[in-house]
Amino acid sequence: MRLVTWNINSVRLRFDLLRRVVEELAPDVVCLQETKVTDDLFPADACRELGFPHLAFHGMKGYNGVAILSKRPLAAIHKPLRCDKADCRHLIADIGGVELHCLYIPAGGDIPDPAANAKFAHKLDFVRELTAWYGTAYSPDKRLILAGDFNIAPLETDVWSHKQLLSVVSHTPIEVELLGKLQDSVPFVDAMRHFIPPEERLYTWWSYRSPDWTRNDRGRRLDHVWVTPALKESLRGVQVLRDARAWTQPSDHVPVLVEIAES
DNA sequence: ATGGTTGATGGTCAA
Repeated sequence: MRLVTWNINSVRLRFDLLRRVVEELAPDVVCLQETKVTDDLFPADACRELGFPHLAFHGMKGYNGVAILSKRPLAAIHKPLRCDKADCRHLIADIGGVELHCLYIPAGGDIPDPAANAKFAHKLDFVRELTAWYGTAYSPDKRLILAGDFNIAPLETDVWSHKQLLSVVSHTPIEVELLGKLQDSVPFVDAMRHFIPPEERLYTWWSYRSPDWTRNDRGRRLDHVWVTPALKESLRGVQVLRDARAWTQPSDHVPVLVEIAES
């Protein structure tokens, strides 16, 4: 199974780029974040025409929104609420005996202080809630894939400058610590780092707030695919479609492909 | 310490 996760930053604006991602990566299933569209306006017919007859989407007006596009049937679709908010950030579907979770963790605003910044507090609470939930509801033998925009870059090589980003939301010690606890909760295997050694720099996002994203390569690895130990030996490869950041009117995130063998 | 850009929206807010 070829699985792609991508923060598309508006599925309606960038549908042609989604088509290009599908052409280049030939995914069987696509997890999207930041679809930014209500369910009644989701481009379902266009997704079917793209080769994905099985869809699950969970959106709202203006921001957030997650979706799963699949060539194979989806079952047991769930849209759990998180932190008692109406946000659309978590979507679950069973695909061929594997439980697939599409996840969009809050970005957390700009100030890395939960007392001064409610959005940062929400982000930390969101990760804590997930940690408690996964820890009680799942075990290592469960076949589970967790894919999405986690908005946290945990390793020093997941950011262009560990030192300079220690106080920047996405790479602060508290976020990294909490993401580590989330990963330990089942535990999860980091599929990208399963193939790419931690010494190697690896990014999936480059800010819009830079006149030239290629200058000094100031990226961060905010997007992740995790699997439970039950699927670890089935991992076959990973690809980051870095070229997508250079496309016309791109998302600030690029697609990540993970290939998982069928059992 | 600050500003930089983008998208949905029609004021700003979120990222």
